[in-house]
Amino acid sequence: MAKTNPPFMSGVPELLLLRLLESREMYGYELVRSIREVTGEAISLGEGVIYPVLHSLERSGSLKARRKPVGGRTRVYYSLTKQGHGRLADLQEDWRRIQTGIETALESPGHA
Amino acid sequence: MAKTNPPFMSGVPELLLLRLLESREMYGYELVRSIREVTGEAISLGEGVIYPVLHSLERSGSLKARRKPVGGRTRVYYSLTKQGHGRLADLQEDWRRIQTGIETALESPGHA
DNA sequence: CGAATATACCTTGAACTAATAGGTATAACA
DNA sequence: TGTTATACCTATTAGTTCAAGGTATATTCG
Repeated sequence: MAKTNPPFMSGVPELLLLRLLESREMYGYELVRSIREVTGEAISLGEGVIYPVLHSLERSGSLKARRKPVGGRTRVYYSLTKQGHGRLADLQEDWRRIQTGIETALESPGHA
Repeated sequence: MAKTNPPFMSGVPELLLLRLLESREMYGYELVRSIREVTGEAISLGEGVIYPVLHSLERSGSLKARRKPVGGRTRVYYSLTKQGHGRLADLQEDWRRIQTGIETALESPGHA
């Protein structure tokens, strides 16, 4: 019954997407490649991760979508809503917190 | 059939345990509290997470266990094997890599 | 022209990790 | 004596991510 908390280190895909969309609007396929690039190949998230997260962020009101025909295809451009900016700030703080926690643990005394 | 890769940000509980056990041998119940402390309360992993990971690390040869009766109870002390030191180094490098990747993404141009 | 590759969207099902909740037993404390 | 703290453990559930596919148009190349 008691609903479980999300895993303590989730929300990174969400964070990365929101961060990228903060600078400019982008479409899904573009974001997939962009995440690889901007993380220096350290993180590679497939379309199967990106699209569902985008949809969920749109449903929850953090993103708004704009369909734009290009050539014969249709791109769906996403951009941050006001709520999305808030969500980004929250996630960024969460990340900072756990990142610092781990860093502290790794650097703590005892490195023989 | 193709076995899936582990999620890109897993292995942090493992990393923290190995790091703590690098300095001195500790027992499970102690590790649970220790992780909270050493991460400045940022990360809190319950016994249901810690014990299974300890067992799996022992089975895979990264940890060795030593049962030690204290008072009327029995504590199981864990310490790193040679292989465990290698595993720790690997995980530490993995972490550094993704941590840097995310940092790069967050700091990348466009912070209005 | 035809075939292969790249773009661009999407969903489903399996796999994996972590969270919650329980379950046993002794010691200490009130 | 009963409640809290120590100390171990496991099973179930939940949540996230991964792999793999499925549709369709555009481009490139032989």
